[in-house]
Amino acid sequence: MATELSKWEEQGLRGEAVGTKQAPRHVSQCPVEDWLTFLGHRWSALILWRLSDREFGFSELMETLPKISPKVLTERLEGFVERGLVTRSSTSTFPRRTTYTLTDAGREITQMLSRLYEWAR
Amino acid sequence: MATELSKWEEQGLRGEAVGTKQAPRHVSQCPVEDWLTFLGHRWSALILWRLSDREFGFSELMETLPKISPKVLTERLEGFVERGLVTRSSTSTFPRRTTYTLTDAGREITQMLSRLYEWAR
DNA sequence: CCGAATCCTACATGATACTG
DNA sequence: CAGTATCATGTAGGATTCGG
Repeated sequence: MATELSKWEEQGLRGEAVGTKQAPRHVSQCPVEDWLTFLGHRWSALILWRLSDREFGFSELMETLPKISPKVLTERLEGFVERGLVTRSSTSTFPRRTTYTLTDAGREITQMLSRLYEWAR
Repeated sequence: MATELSKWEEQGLRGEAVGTKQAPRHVSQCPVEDWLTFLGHRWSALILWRLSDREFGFSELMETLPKISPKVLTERLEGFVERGLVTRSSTSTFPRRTTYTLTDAGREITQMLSRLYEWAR
């Protein structure tokens, strides 16, 4: 079992200081660590959980997550879309209505979260 | 599905500035987010993966994880022991020999990581 | 061999105010 | 409504050195 991830471990770092000076700038090259880190960010699990129930608008999510800031919610949603867990669709009417919906991949993730939940409690 | 985690979301924060001033000091009260954050820390997955194969000593782990620092390795191992994923046993001979072994709970976690790995690639 | 102690940088998160 | 911009702060991660 341990060998399957071996190929990732040698890399460890990446980033090699793009423009200016010595910036360690870490990006995990291990997909498992990468996903865990991503999902482990604050509010991620809770937002996905919300979306597993039905689609939501931005402000609607803000309301159901009392303490989140719009900046963080934006970051999370963009991350989800980028990784294919969520679809974003927006009307051009006014006031604008944007909805976020789980994709099939998103549902697979929430199912894994569900198993983790059962295990954890 | 969305209701199972509902009870956690109202809390959001905790910590209320133990001694000095206004420190937001966040500790997730959602067990799923808590575990994801924990497992998402750097090297966590890789260390557990290593231990799923056999037991390891401290320096031995250092060698198989080329870029890790002893501080971080210590932090991870202590976290694992604290959460019951790993058992630590140490001889009193010299030089001292300490070994880290996965518990059953640790194996359950690495199995979940394995599923995530299959899904992710 | 197994770590502990320091110091330092980057990143994650929040509060808040403002815009198309 | 659905975000963006800015500013501030805590926590994670890493380099290095030292001790039992």
